[in-house]
Amino acid sequence: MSDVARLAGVSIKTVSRVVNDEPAVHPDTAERVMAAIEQLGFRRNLGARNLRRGSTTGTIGLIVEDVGNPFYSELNRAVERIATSFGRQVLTGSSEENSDRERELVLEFCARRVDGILVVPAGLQHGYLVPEMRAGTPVVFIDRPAGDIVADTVLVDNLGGTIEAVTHLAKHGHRRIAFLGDSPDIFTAAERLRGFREGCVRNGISYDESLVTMRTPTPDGIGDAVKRLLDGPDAATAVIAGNNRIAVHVLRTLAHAERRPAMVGFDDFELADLLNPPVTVVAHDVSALGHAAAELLFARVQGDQSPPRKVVLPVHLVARGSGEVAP
Amino acid sequence: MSDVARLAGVSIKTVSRVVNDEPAVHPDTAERVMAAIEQLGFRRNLGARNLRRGSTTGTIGLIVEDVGNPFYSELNRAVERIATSFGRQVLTGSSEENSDRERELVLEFCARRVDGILVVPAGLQHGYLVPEMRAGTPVVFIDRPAGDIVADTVLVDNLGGTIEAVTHLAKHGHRRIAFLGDSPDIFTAAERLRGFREGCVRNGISYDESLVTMRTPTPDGIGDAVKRLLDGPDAATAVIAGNNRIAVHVLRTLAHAERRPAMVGFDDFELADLLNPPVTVVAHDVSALGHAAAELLFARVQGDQSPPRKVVLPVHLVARGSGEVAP
DNA sequence: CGTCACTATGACAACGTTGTCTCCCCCTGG
DNA sequence: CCAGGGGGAGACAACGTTGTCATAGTGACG
Repeated sequence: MSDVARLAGVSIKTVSRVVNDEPAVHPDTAERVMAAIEQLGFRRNLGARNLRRGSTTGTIGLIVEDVGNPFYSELNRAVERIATSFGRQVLTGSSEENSDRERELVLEFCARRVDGILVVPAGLQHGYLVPEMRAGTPVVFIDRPAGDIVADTVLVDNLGGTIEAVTHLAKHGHRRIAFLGDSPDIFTAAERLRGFREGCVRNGISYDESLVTMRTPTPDGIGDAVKRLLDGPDAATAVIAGNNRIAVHVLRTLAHAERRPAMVGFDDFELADLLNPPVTVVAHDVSALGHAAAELLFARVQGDQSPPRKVVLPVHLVARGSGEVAP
Repeated sequence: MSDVARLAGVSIKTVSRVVNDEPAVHPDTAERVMAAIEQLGFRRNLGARNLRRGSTTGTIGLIVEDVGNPFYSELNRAVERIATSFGRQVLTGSSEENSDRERELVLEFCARRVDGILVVPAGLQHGYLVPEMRAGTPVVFIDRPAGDIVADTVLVDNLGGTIEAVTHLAKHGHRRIAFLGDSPDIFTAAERLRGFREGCVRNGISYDESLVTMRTPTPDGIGDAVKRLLDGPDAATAVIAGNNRIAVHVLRTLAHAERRPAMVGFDDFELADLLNPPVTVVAHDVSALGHAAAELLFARVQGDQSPPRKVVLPVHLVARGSGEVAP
C-alpha cells in the first residue's frame, strides 16, 4: 500500500480511502491512485484489514465426515449458497468420523477467527467448544446433536422415517425385516435403530435382534451380513438399509444373489429410480438441511441471542418398487 | 494475549513464547501461563500471526463448477487430503460455470493471501491472473487449460478416451453413433467432440453432424435430443454421453424408451455397474486428478520455479454391457 | 572478586490496514 | 475584511502477534 502511495504521490491513508470507496477524495487523486494500484497489481490484504477493524473475517467453517460423499457435498453446496448470499467464504474440512480430527479442525477454524462453524459432529464430547462459543463463535450442529452441551441443532426425523419404512414393508406383508445400520456410536444410526424397534412394535412384529447389524459399513462387511440375513428358514424377506452407503453396498450384494428381498433405504441417492427394481427410500431434503443450518448460523452471527434451537426436518417415503414386493 | 500476560504476571512476549513452544521459558512460568490461557480460553489469532511473520497463511483455494457435483466433490476430497498432509486448510467455491464468479472468487482468495489456487476454469480469459501469479500466488488449472495464459495444468486424455469409445462401439458393429456433449465453450466438451470426429475417421465412419448435440445439459434438453436421435430410418444405434451429468439424463430418458441403443459414457459414476444393462464408460481417476494438481501446487508453493507443466492423465474404457450390444 | 557465559524475561518495533484527529485551503456570507 | 464551514488530505495510533535486542540474575571459573 505504501508503494502505491509513493507512486501516486499521496499518503497511504488516501490509498486506503480510494480502496474503500470513501468519499472526500478528489477525483483526480483517486484516478492517480487507481492507476498506481493497477500498475503495481496491488490487492489489499484482508487479513490486515480484519485485524485492524476487529470485524468479522467473512469466513465460516464447515466440518463434515467426508466432503467427497455425495450426501455431504450436497450439504456443502447448500451451505455455500447461503454463505455467498451473506458475502462469506467457506472453509471445509473432513473429520473422517474421527472426533480428534474434528476437534483439530474446529480449533484451527477458531484460530482463524471464522465467523461461525457448522459441524456434523463425529464424537460425543463437545465440551471443548464451550470456551469458543462463549468467546462468541456461534456453532450449529447438523444432522446429529452435540454430545454433551446444549447448542443449535438441525436434524432430520430419523425416528419417524424408520418407523415409516417398517410400516411400509409391513403393509406389504413382511414380518421378518432386517435392519442394517451404521455404528451405533453415530446418533443417526442409533436413532434409526430406535425407529426400527418402535416400527416393529407398532406393527405387531416381534423385534428379532438376529436380524439387526450395526457397524461401520464396508463392502465385505455388508455383503456378509446380507448373505447371512437372507439365509436359512428364518431368512429375512425385507431389508432396511440405514444410510446411503449401506444401501449401495446392499444393492451390490443383492445384484449377485438368487433371492431378492424387499428393500427400503434411508437417504435418497442419485439413480435410485433407474435401478431394477427402482429403490424405495426414506428421502429428506439435504439442501434444506444445509440451508436451515446456515440460516440459523447467520442469525447468530448477526446477534440473535435467543435460546438454542432444535430444528427437525421432515422425511418422506418415496415408493419406487423395491419396497413394494411381497415376501 | 495481554489479558493472559496480566493474569499470569508476565509480559506478552513470554506468553507468545509459551504459545509457540519456544525454549528458554522457565517451567514454572510456562505452567502459570498455560493455566491463564486455559482459564481465559485464549486462542491465538492466526491472522495477526501471519501478518506479523509475513509467512504463508496456511490456506489454499479451490474453485470448481459446483462442489455438490460428485465429480467435483471427489476432486475436492483428493485435494483436501494433500492439503492436510501439507498442513493447509482449503477454501472452496463454486463458479457455477460463470467466469465472472470465478474471477470474483480468485480475487477474493488472493485478497485473503491463500498460498495457492486450484481452479477448474470456467471461462477462456485468465489474463486477470497474471498480476496475481507474478505477485507469487501459484495457480494450477484442473481438468481444463487456462484460456490465454501459460500455466500449470492437469488434464485427462479427453481426445484418446473418446476415440476409444467410438472404436469400441464400431467394433461391436455400430456405424451410426450419436454424440451428446456439453456446451462447446467448455474445453473438455470441445476436446471430446474432436475425439469423436477423429474416432469416426479412424473407424471409417462418415461424420454426421445431425447426430451431434452440444449444449448445456438439462433433463428436458437431453431427453428431446435423445428422442430425436433415435427416431426415423437413419436413427443412431449407439450413443456417447459426453460427461456424467449427460449420461444420467440419457439413461433416465432411455428408461422409458422402446429402443435401447448401445451407450458409452465419459466419466465413471457410482452405481453404473448396477444399472440394467450396466453402463460402459470411459473412466478416469478423479482422485488422481486432484492429487496431481495439489502436489504440483505445493511444489510451487515450496519454491519450484521450473517452467509450467502440463500433465495429462490416462483414461480407460470399462466395458460393462451397455456398450457391447449389437445395433 | 571480577569476568564470562548462559538463562529467563521484557521493551519495542513492525507486519498492512483503518479510525480518529488535525491541518490547510478555498469559498461563502455578513 | 473576517469568521465560519466544508472539502481534501496527512500524521499517528492501534489491531494481535512475533523478531530483535537489551537487561537482570545466576553460577562457574580463573
